[in-house]
Amino acid sequence: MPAIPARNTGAHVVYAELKRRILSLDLKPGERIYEPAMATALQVSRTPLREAIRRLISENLLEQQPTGGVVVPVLDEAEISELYEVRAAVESLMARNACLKATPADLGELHGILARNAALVEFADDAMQQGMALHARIALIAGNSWAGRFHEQVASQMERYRHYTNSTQRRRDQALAQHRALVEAIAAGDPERAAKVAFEHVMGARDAAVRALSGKNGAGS
Amino acid sequence: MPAIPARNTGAHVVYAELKRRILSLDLKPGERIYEPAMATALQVSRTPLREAIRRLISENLLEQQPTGGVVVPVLDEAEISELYEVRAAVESLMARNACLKATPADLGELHGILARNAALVEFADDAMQQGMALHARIALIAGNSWAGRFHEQVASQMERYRHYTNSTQRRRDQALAQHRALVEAIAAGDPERAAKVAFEHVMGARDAAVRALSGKNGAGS
DNA sequence: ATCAGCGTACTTGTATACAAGTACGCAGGC
DNA sequence: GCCTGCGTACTTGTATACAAGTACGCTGAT
Repeated sequence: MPAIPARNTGAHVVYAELKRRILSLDLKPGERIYEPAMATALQVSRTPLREAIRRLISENLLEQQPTGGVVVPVLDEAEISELYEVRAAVESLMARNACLKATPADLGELHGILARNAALVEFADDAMQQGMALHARIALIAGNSWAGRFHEQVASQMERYRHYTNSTQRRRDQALAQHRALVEAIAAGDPERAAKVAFEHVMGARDAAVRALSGKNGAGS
Repeated sequence: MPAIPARNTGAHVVYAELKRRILSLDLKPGERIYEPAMATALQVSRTPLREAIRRLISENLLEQQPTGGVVVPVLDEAEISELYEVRAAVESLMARNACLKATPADLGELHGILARNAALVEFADDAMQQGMALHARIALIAGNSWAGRFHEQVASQMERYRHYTNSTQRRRDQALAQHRALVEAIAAGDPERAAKVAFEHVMGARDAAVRALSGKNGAGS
């Protein structure tokens, strides 16, 4: 019946571009978005731009002000803590589920990621990437699509803070050890232990991030 | 600088109305939404209608089909289980946090809800309402806005399934006892215990719901 | 009678034109 | 010099007109 324009609609492109700019802090927290100016800048009309904006508002990557107008949400030290807590809860659940569903092939995959993780432990960015890859894989194994959705949303949000939460070498070593313990628990098929390890691992990351942020006392330099 | 039309925009009204119809199953799962027809039915143009639709898609209350067109998502026994699991994880976190933040006034409030809950345990709908009230209150006390957001979203989703998951008297008695244990743990300031009780309480609700659904083997009568 | 090919109609996506309302600036008076 | 009141300009929200593309139905031929 219908007619679909190939899923490459302008609104999707604009959404992706705006999201990229928000997460990369190219659009600065607190900055307001004016529809006509942004529309001309992105070479589209206001209609698809508005569609993208509304979607980003739904995902809490933009904020509609009570006084009107949309702004990029400001960063807030309390919020990053909340995000880590929710992520801890969700990842804990996923670790628990992964215990029950992991196949031998899955376990092999996890060990492979772990090995790459270990090799890259001294490079902050790569270590972070591999760490996220491990969690993403566990999310896949857990097979709870709702948990996956929320996890992804939280990860997006945290992306904005990442620029200010550089990890220390000590923290990365600790994270690697916890990742090992997590995979071990999953391999052992011990859901309670996996859940507990995952929870405390992410809560540890929270503490490290909060410490890093409060050390700089905000954002700038 | 800006101009705001009082936050009573047509798009918001349409959003609320569509959401109501979806959650009440007035719009049936699987049903497709045609923009022109729905727009005339709701007395607005396609523009605000589309805005409402896109927002509902973001909240997973509508689904954009790969072939084009948007439909009301179909109900799926596996999904309700996933929703309960995520809710368990989130409520577990909130119970943990509530332990650390609850004031004496909060505890009094919780006990009050508990008393009303006990008085209504034989009426399925009211018991459900009071149960949700308890969890909502705990969410408030926990003070994690992200957890609150996700919890609300999950609760909305589950609303659609509620019509098919009537609780038994036995299950309601059990839930009441678990609610008591939960409040007790919060009052005692024992985060681990509160988290565990909350988690297992919701997981118990999951099992009951899945049993109720599979008993009917689907939906109808 | 059945199948193939084309035309039409209906869908969604986009652009633009229009409406309403607010905040800012400027001018005039005290 | 400062305050007040009005006018203008700019914002967002809405409607409508336009474009593109697909699926269905109809007609004709085999």
